[in-house]
Amino acid sequence: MNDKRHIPFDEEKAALPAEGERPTLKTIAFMAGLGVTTVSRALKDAPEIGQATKTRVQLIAKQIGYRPNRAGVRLRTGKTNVISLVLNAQSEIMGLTSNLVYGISEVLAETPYHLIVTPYSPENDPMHPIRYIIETGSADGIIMSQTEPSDPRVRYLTDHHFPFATHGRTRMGIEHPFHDFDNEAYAYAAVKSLVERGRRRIAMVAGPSPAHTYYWHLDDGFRRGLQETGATAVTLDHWNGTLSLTDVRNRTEMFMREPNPPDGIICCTGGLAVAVVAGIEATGLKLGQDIDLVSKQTTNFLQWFRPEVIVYNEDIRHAGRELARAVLRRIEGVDPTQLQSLSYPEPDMGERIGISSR
Amino acid sequence: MNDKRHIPFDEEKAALPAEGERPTLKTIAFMAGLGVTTVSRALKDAPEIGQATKTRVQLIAKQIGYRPNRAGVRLRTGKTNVISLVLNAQSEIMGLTSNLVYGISEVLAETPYHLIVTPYSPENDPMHPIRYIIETGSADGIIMSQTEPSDPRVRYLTDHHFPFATHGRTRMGIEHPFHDFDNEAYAYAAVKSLVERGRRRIAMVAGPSPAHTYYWHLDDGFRRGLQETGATAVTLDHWNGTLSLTDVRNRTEMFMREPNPPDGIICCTGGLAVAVVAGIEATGLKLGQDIDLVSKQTTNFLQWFRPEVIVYNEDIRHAGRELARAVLRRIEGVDPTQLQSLSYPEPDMGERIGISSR
DNA sequence: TGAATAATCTGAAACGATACAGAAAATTGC
DNA sequence: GCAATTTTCTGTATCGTTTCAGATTATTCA
Repeated sequence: MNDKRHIPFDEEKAALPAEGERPTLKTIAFMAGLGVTTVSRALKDAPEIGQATKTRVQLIAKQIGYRPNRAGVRLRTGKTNVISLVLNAQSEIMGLTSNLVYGISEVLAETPYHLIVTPYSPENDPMHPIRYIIETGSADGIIMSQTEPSDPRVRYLTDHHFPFATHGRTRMGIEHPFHDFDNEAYAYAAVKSLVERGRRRIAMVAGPSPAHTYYWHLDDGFRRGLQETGATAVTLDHWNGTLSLTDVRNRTEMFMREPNPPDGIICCTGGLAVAVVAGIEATGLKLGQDIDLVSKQTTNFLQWFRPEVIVYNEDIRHAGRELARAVLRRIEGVDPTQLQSLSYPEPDMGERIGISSR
Repeated sequence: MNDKRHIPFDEEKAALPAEGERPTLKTIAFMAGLGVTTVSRALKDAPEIGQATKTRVQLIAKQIGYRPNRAGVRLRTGKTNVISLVLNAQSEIMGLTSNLVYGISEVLAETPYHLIVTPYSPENDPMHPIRYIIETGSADGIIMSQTEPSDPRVRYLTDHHFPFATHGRTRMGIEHPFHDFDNEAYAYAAVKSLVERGRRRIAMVAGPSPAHTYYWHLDDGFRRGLQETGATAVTLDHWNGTLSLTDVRNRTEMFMREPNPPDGIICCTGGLAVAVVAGIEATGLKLGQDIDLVSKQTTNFLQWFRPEVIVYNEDIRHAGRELARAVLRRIEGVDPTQLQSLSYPEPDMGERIGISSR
């Protein structure tokens, strides 16, 4: 090392590191006897900085616990280091929000990104939070759920070249990052499970409405299952979107009392299954005996509710991780078609584990 | 209005509003023919700005949809407009995280604040996220749950004069904002409910361990109830913190097979209740007949699980709202003692509503 | 009327980071 | 040995906002 190193010593700089304040580039610059620019470049491994300098600067930075000021970076570069999770505050499938949040956070924890959660009330326009984020530039990427077959948010974000990933697929001819549970495979497997148990008249309670894409996938799988097994579809009419669980229970009861009721039912959420079971039992029918029920669940409680229910698990935390990875890579410029993934129904082994006791 | 208004017209400023960029103070300043400073002051109703100017500036701002640049504000003032929700990623009581998030968001939606969620894995130091936030100045306030009787986070934040609110109380002689469910009242009411039904030998499954403050409140209420009613406490030994639901089930079963089992049990979460019921039923005992069970729940599913369970509701979304209001007011400088609230057990009316069908 | 006061308004500096264009030092080539 | 490169480093401007210390204009009062 050269002894004649030039150390600029003017009062202003000298006064700096004295304070017990948060270190900035200036602090490091002073300590290293370098310019602020050099330090900035050195910390991000720029090629025009000498190797010795780089390691020296990086060492100092680590020693004094330097962390870049987010506001400074954001103001200068426009990069927010924020991922926004946009979701409908009302439609909470058990444990969906929390597991999504935890899954996403797991991935973001190893990055400089923070997670901002932006719920919107269903009476408001779902586009509103999206527009807000784009217009105010308050995030670098968006993760959203409740995807619709033709989703205006997907169109808007694509048009604005804004990175995002959806939980669920669309059917609008736009390639975009997504993660989805393979509901087609689930419905198909569900039909097979029922037929294996000798059930022939099968109904499906697919949830809200054809508004969401997964409704159609369920339908596809259901039909494929029926076709392959020769079982009969029993249709449930007028089960539109916004039924309360009590409504579902009551309708199930009425339905099961009509002539030729189903002997197998497929539910697409644990919540629905609970209500359907209540409806079934209200008629005196015995689950697993007179009728079988298959349900998907995102949190394992159906085994506790009625062990007879045939259960497939959907791992939402995994979905969160996948979605987070997808947006991050999209931000890096990876092609959307590379960022589409599915997860598959996991037949439940019937073990009563997984819910923490607290 | 004076016609001879001075409009500074130099090329630099003139070029500004032409671009389709986000409006800034400069944009407004140019449009209004004012200085940037004046606009800034006018927008925040400063006294030294003329009323006419204020209304004019505010009108323009609204018209062009001006929104202050968060990075600019943050860099200059240090104000982040962020509230951080810090929680343990593992200990998810059903619907706790989501309802907390939704409740907080409801309140923040009407403010300039954003909500950042910061989960930490239980193997890490709970202090870590707290220190990170303080050291990097990444939020203006913190909301945290899993409060312990003597909580180092509370001490640290208090010492650093950093605004926060806890879900749950401490017992360390520090006055700080909190919201808590009145577990004392719950346990007391639970005992009374059981005694009313003729139960005399009562056990309480209070959850994890004495680590959390609510354990002691439950204990207080439990004892008060026993004392007042003359019922007997049946103690459950070795039910330490981290039991899985399966463990709880098995222990309950063993326990109920011992001589002199309880005829009334109090649970402090819905999850526990499910496992305890399973354990009880494994011994052939009938709920509501041989034994009664009281449980608190944060999401109404116990009625669906076993209608015989006596249920009290804890409204977590309300807790979220209260906590959000508390931190915000604390940030405004309101005294901590003014920001402490309790919510009380709501006896469940047995209606099967509330879980959305999706 | 003129000075003192009050009412409005203003430019420059600063927060911390990065981009740009250029300067200084080290290395190379002949 | 010296110019031509290459390597390494640096100062200045900038992002959008607020604060500070004035400056300008209008109003009041004697």
